[in-house]
Amino acid sequence: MTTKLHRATIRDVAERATVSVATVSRVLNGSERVTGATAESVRLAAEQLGFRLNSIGRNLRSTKTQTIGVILPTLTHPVFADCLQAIEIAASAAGYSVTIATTSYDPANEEAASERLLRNRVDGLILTVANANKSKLLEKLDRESKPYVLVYNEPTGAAKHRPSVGVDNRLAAKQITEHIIAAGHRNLRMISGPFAQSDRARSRARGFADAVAHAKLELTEPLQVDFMRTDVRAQLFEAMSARPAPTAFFCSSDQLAMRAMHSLRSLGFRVPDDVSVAGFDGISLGEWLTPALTTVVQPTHEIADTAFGLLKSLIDGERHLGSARLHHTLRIGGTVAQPTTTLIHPTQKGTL
Amino acid sequence: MTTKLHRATIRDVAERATVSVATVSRVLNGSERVTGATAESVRLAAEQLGFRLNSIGRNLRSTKTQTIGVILPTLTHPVFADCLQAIEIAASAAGYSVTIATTSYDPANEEAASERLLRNRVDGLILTVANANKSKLLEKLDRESKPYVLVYNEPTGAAKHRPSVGVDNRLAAKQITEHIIAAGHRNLRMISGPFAQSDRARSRARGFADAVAHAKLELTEPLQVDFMRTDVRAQLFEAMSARPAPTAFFCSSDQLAMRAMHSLRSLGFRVPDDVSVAGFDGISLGEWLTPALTTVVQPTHEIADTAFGLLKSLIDGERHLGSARLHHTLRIGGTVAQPTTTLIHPTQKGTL
DNA sequence: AGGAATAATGTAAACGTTTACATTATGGGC
DNA sequence: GCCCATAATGTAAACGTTTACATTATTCCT
Repeated sequence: MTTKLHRATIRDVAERATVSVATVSRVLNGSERVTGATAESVRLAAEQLGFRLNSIGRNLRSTKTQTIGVILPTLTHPVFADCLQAIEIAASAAGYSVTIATTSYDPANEEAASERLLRNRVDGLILTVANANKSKLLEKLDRESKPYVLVYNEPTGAAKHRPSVGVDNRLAAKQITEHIIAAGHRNLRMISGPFAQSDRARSRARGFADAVAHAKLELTEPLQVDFMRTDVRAQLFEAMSARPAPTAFFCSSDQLAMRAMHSLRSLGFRVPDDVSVAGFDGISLGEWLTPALTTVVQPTHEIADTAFGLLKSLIDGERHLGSARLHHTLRIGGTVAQPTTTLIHPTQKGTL
Repeated sequence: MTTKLHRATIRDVAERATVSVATVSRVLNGSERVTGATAESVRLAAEQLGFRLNSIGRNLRSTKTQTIGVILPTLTHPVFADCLQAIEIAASAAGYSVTIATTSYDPANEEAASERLLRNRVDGLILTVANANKSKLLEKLDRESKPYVLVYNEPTGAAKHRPSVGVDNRLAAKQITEHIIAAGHRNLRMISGPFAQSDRARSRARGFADAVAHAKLELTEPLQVDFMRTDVRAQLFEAMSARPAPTAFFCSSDQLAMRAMHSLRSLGFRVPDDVSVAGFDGISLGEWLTPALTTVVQPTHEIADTAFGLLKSLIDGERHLGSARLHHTLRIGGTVAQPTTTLIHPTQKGTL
């Protein structure tokens, strides 16, 4: 319990227990059998010296770090925060540490972030990139055959081999759009994050288009809004000025849906009375809204667990195990309602 | 660009550039001056070999890891997720990596999480513990004089010396409670996370009591709800059955406020018509609600930046620089309104 | 009791850097 | 052209582990 200037090393422990460093290592790792008495005296010595194994020494020698890197666009979006949390829990249960990096949706940051992680010699990576089909970062990982698993991304075409875990975005988007159409809407508009920053958004737009086409309705170009910067309100004002005006919006994320509802309401439209809104993600906050948000629920927890499990297998040297499409569900809240047959355009309360 | 079985080391680079390893190290770290031509040839060799510095070797030698550990109760709560994100941005700008751990509000996990981080030899820690005054973990960090900075925690008494960054919880709670009282409420109730798991909750309860006492109103015991487990609805039903029934709730977090509003509404109470609700934190989602949540806004970003700056100073060996109380603001939304003079108790639509 | 098989422990060489210290090259003043 | 100061580079020893291999102790047969 004496305060030492420099921490005790394995050598100090060995000396105190009058034993070799190898034995100490063996005891502390439970790797090979050691006589009970010896083990006990080692443990005692370690305890007395306040010894704590230095992972750096171990990592250097074993060229494994028991650490994974996680790269996500942001933690401001609950979907990613929750996912990260679940990954952390799974990882620490398996004895892994988690080092994080966020990119703010900027591919340039993906590069810098990954370099930092790779210098730290993480054993593998779990990440969401802007575009899983065309990514400098993923090419690098492939080239160096560094284990990784994508989450939420849905690589296609030539990139289909890239291991990924997520839902079938296109199908899910199609289904929730069908739900909106089934409620009676004929003029739908999608609100999406920037396609350049999110391949998910693109897949969801495709699903939206599928449903619209199948119902033989007119397809309007998705409204792309920048997550972080722009004022959604102005864009929505414009969208609502179109004739015929949309009676329902499908948003590419719950966060976007919440912002859209906020803006619509501040423009004088009631949700869902005047205009319906649906989201995508299934963040728990959405349930606590009144009315609750109608949305697609992604199994965040399962995605995280599956991704970590997959990554662990890859780290352990198993050959490519494929990707996983997990089941989504629709959560029918109260934000999608029948459209009013004759929509009286409300007074524009808000000024722009 | 040739795929190497094992990554190139600094020695390979030295050999290829016909130069010593020391020179390579110097070039790659820009630490000492090296002739331009030599530097160029080293860089070229490194490039050709696809060399990437191995932090582990460096860490071992320098006994610094350029990594900080962050321990938080959860990432499910946007306040912590946002804070972590801001910490990560500040850290990476300063060349630091961030390794995370979550505790699910359980002090037992604090112990395990910190051990993992300390084995990894993080240079310092930013953390939120259950109780900053009485914490095994903090005692350990003090004893080992490992740099750390608390966020959100507000150590008092004998623990006052512990570096921390946050707002004045007691004052902030008092002020927002005063706001509720000023709206005309006479029967207030606090809804709090478990005191045992959050010293913030305790401080906020004290501030609530301050305001209530100052207005000469009757103080009721705070309603403690377990963040993760319990069904808030049943507890709220009971709370609303008291006579006189509370007309306003002050919640110790925004998340709790949202859940409370949801439960109250499902029990048939309108917010804010029948009952007012205020929160604490200032998560951005709160602004997007309709009506917007009335709450205390903590400057999350600033808290994170200040904490990291403080930690960096401590790591760099500066002597104790004290703690920081940052400014909070009230965000007046629409969830707190005048109480109805004669409250007609609504039919209990919900069944328990 | 003697020896073979096996279990327990020890020895020492990595792992990939950084950095004191030693050495060699360069340039300037006379 | 020589010497000295100074700049550039090299040498080799750490940093704290793990682990292949070598050695010693123990056990079990016969």
